[in-house]
Amino acid sequence: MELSTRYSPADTEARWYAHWESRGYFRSVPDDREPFTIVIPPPNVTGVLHMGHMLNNTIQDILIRKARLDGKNACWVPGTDHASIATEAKVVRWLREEKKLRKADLSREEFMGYAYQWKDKYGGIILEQLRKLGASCDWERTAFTMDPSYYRDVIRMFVDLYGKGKLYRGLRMVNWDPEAKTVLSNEEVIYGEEQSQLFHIHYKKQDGTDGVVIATQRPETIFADVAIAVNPKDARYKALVGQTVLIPLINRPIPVIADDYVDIEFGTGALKITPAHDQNDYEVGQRHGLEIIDTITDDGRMSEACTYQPIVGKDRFEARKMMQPALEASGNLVKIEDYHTNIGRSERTNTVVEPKLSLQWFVKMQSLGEPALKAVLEEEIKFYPPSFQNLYRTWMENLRDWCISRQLWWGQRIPAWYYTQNGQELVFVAETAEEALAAARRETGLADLQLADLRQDEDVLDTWASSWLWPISVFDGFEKPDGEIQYYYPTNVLVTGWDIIFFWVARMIMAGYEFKGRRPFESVYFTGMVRDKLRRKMSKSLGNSPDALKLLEDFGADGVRYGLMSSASAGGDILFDEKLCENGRNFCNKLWNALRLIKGWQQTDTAETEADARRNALAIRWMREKFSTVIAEVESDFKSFRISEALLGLYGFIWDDFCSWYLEMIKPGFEKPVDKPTYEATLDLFSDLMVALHPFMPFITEEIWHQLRERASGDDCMRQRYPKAGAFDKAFLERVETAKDVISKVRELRNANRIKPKDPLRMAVLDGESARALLAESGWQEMVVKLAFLSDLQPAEKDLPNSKSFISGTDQFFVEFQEKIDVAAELAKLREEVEYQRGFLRSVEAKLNNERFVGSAPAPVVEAERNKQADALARIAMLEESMRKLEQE
RNA sequence: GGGCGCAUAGCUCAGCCGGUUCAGAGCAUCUGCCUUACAAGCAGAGGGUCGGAGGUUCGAAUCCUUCUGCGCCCACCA
Repeated sequence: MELSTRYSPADTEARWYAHWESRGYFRSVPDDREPFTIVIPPPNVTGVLHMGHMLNNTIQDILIRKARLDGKNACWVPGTDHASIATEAKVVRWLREEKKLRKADLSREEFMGYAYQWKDKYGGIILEQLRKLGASCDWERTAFTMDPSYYRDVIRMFVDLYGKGKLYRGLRMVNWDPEAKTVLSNEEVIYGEEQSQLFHIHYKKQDGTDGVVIATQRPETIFADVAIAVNPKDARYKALVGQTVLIPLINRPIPVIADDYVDIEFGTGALKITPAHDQNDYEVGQRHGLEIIDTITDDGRMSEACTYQPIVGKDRFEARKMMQPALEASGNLVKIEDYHTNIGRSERTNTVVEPKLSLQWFVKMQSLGEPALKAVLEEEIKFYPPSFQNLYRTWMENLRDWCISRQLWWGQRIPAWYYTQNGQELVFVAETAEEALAAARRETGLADLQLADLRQDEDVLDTWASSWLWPISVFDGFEKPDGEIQYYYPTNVLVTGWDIIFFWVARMIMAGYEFKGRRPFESVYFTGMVRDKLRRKMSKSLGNSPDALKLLEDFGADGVRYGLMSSASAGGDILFDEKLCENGRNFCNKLWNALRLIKGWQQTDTAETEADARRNALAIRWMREKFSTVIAEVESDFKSFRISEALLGLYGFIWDDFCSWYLEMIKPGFEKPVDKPTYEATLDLFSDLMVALHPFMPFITEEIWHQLRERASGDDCMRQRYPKAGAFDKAFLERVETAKDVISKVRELRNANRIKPKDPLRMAVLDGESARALLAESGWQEMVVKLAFLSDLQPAEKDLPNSKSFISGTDQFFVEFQEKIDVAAELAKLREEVEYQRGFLRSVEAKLNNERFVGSAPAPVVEAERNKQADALARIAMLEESMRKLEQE
C-alpha cells in the first residue's frame, strides 16, 4: 500500500478510538493485578471542552495509559458535576430567552423538569469531546453528581455529619448574591478594585447643630444605621460619646458609641454602624447589644424597613443615585470623593455581593481540617509541585465553617424537615421523609402526624458538598463499603488545576478521612492555567481561547497533546501558542515518514558487504543501549510526574538519534536492499518506540504499530508492555557520541567552506585514539563523509596542504579539502580556540595550586581537575601544531 | 496589612539538597541545501558575566543577607 507523504490524523483517530472501545480496553474490573486509579475532575455537566480540560485530561490519559502498559489494572472514572449554581444560572437564562419563562413563575417540580431537559440536551457533550482527545476512560463507569445513587450518598453524608454534631444551622453574616438569590461561600466571591465614591454625610444632633460627619460608600444604607462609632481614644469625639444624633432624611435618633475597632486616622474617624449590611458592623453591633435593621431584600432592593419612602422598592444602586440629591437638599451632604476600593462580586453572576444575615447550614471545619492538614504536611498525600503545600497550609490553618446551603433548586435538597410546635421549631434530619416523620411522631408524641405537617427545607446543597465525595461515591463507597472501593480506593493520583485547591482538593481530603478514614489519593498533580501569549488567562469574554475542537481538527489529537505537554511543567502556567501544536503535528509527520522510509526498503538475506554488516550491527547495538538510558529517564520522570520532560526525552531520541542518525546509518544505497536482520531489528525497535510514546500520542503510535507488521487480532500497541530499561555500556555510548561529534565537525567545516553536498570532500583524514577504535570497528568513516585515518596514509599523503584540524574530546582530527581554504580565517579561529584553552588551563591550575582546594576537596574532584589540566595541555599542544602548519604556507 | 513564590539566551522554561550532563532545551534568528522518508524537511551557526550588591566556601546559577522588579494567595478600614 502506498503511504501518503503526510500523516493525516483524521483518517486514523476515530477508527482507532472505536477499535479500542469496542474491544473493551478501557474497561476495568477488579482482579488480581495492582490497581491504578484516577477519578476525573468532573466538568460541569453542560460544559464544553476548553484548553484547561484538554490539558488536565491529556495528563490523566498519559498516566492511565502508562499504567496500563506497565501491566496495572488502570481505571479512569469519568463523569460530570451538576454544578448547581452555574448550571441553574444557565437554565434560568435559557428559560428566559428561549421559553420566555421566569423562574419565579415556575414551581420547583416544573423548574427541575426543564433543568433535566437542558441537562439531557447539553449534558455529556464534553464527555464526547474527551473521546476525540483520546481519553481512555472507563465509560461504563460514567458518574454524575446527581445520579440517584450519588444523590443518596450526599444525603447520607449530611445526615452523618449532623448526627456527629459536625453540621449545624445558624444565623450568620453571609455573602448574598441578589441576582441568583442565594448565599455564596467566601471562595465564590471575587474581589476586584473598582472606582467608587465616598460620601461624607453629616449626622446632626437633635438640636440641629454639630453632630458628626461620617464617610460611606453606601449612602443608601444609612437607614439601617443603629449607631455611630468612634474610637474611645479619639479626643475629637470624646464629648459626643453617649449622645444621640439623627439619621438624615428620616431623623431617627441613634447613639454615638465608642469602640476600639474604629480607626482614628481613617476618614473622619467616625463610623456608621450598620449591622445588617456589613460583617464588621455586625460584630460591633453584637458587642454593644445593638438591634439589627435589615433594609435590603433578597433581590437587592430597598425594603419598607428603611422607612425612607422615595427609595423603598428601588434597586440598591438606583437608590444610591437618589441619595445624592436628597442629601444635598436636606443639607447633610458635606462632600463626595472619588475612591478606589475592593468590591466583591459573585463568581457566577458577577453581581455585587451583599453581606447579609441569613439562616444557613454550616459544616464545622475544625475536626475535619486537622487530619487533612496533617496528611499533606507529612506527605501522606504528596503534592506536585510541592510548593502548593504552603498555599494549602495557610488555608487549612485558617478554616472557617463552611456554609453548605444554597437557595437554589438544582442540587441535592437538604434532608431537614421542620415542624412547629407551640411556636418552637423542631428540626428532623433524616435520609428519607418517612424517617423524618417517624422521628417527628416520636419526638412530638403526635402519632397521627402526617408528612404534610412537616415542611422540608427548601434549600439545596453547595455543589462542592457533593463533589467532595467524588473519589468515594463513584465506587459506591457509602452503599457498599466492602465492594470494589476496597480495590480502587485510595486512588493513585488526582490531576487538577490549583485554582480549585480549596474548593475541591482540600475538601476531598477532608471527606476522605472523615468518611473513609483514609486518604482519597496518594498524589495530587496540579496543572497550571492555560494562558495566552500575553499571559492572560484564557476566557470567553476575552475571546483569546482557541476553539478546542478546531485545534483537534487542525493538528490531530496527538499533535495537540504534544503541544500541550511539551510546555507543561507541573503547576506552571502554559503560555499557549498554536505553534506548539504545529510542532506536535510535525512530529507526527516525522514518525510517519520514518515509517514510509522503512516500509519502502527491499530486503535481502545478508548484507552487501562485511562493512555494512558490521556497521548495522553496531548501529542497532547503539540504538538499543541508548534506548535503555532513555527509558530509564522516562521512568524516573514519571515517578516525579515530570511528564513534559519524559515526552521531550523521547522526542529527542526519536527525532535525532533514531531518525537523523540511526536510519541514515542503516539506510541502504539507492535501489539497494537492506539485510533482513537489520530490517527486522529496525521494525522491532520502531515498535518499541511506539509503545514508549504511546501514552503521549496514542493514535499515531497505534497506527504505526499496525503498519509496521501484520499483527494478530488483539495485538495492539496500547495492550503492550512498556519497554524495560536494559543494560548499557557507558563507555561504548560515549565513543559513539565522539564519532557523531567527528562527523558533525566535518560537516561544519564543509558548511563553513561552502563545499556543496553534491561535491563531497575528496577525503577527510582523521586521527585519534578512542574515536579511531570505534570508527574502525564500525566502518563509520565510510558513512556520511569519506574519512581515512591519518596513520593509515602513505607518508606522502600525510602532508596536508589544505587541511583543517579540530579537536573532539582528546582526539585531534584533520580534514582535507579540495578547495583552497581561507588560511587567515582559519588561523584566527585557532588563535581564539587556543586562547580559550589557555584561560581554561589557568583556572584549572589556579585550583590545583591552591593548597586549601587540594586539601579539602574530595579526591575525585581533585582527580577530575588533574585530568582537565592534562587534557587542556594536550589540546593546546595540538592547536599550536596546527597553527604552525598553517603558518608555513 | 499578612504570607508564598519568581527573576537563567530575543521568547518560554529546565538545571538550583554546592565541584564535567553546568551554563542547557524548545521556539525564534542567521547560513547553506527542493540530497533517492519527510521543506510540516535536512546540515550547520551565532546568542546568556544565570536581576543588582554583599556574604559563607578551596569552589556559588545552586546556600545566606539585602535591594530592585514582577506574580500569586489570604485579609480588608468605613
